[in-house]
Amino acid sequence: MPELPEVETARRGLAPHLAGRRIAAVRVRQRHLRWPVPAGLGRRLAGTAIEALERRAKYLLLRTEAGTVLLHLGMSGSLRLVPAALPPDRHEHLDLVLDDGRALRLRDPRRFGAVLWAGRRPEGHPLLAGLGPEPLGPHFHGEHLHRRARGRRVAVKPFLMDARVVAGVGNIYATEALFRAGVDPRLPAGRLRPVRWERVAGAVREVLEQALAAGGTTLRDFVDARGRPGWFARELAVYGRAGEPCPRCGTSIRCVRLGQRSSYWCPSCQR
DNA sequence: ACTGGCTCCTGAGGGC
DNA sequence: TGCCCTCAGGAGCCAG
Repeated sequence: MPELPEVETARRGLAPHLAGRRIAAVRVRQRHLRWPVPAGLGRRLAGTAIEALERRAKYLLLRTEAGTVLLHLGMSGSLRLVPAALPPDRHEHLDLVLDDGRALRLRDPRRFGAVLWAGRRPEGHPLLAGLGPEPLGPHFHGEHLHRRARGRRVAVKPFLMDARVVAGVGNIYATEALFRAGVDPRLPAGRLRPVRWERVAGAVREVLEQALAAGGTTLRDFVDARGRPGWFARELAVYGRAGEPCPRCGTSIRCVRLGQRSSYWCPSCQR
């Protein structure tokens, strides 16, 4: 699924092709995504120039001279540039037709993604306004996590996945980061000492950067035979590996549900 | 203010 | 081989 590194890789790949182009038309074939695609989108965007493609958390921000479109890929979304005349398949729900004969095409079988209008001040949009710092930015560090965790009884892993605490850390990366940091995902967040939060912050940054460095590969062959992106299949230490030996110590990896999400951990490396 | 549970949807995978 | 059932998963939302 598109996690932050995949979204960022998509952004980097698409941005140079979009900047300076005009949107000729918007074709919506399936309006029913996570939220309905706004009815007036085509009217707002037709004829407007694209200024930039940015990212906040796992949201893509398509900035145009008329305002900003918010895109989220959900679980199964992907974006690609295609010849505008290419017939779409049944999961390709929306095209932004460009003035060069191509279209930015959104495919999203599970439809957990979103295409929304965020106007001229997207940072004030309800979906963006409350987000915590970017995990790869300067405001994300152990002290931030420690401060936000004070008094919280929620387990460390769902805490890390809370977008208000830090933006865009999904299940897979939270799981892997806690393995690298040697922290038991079930621990109440409020119980970790600052030095451990520093380790967690470092591990989140490290795992995201590593995935980002491999991002090109991930995007090119996006899903392997087991339905997992290529990078994950090779690099994941514990995620999805219940019963397999820990790569560090050989102990059997365990799985538990935390906040309705599967968490995998090594009971001897993570305490 | 927190916490946990629910929800949307499809395709993968297991059982028979 | 094929059908049916279950379930994962991002993250907003809501009830308690």
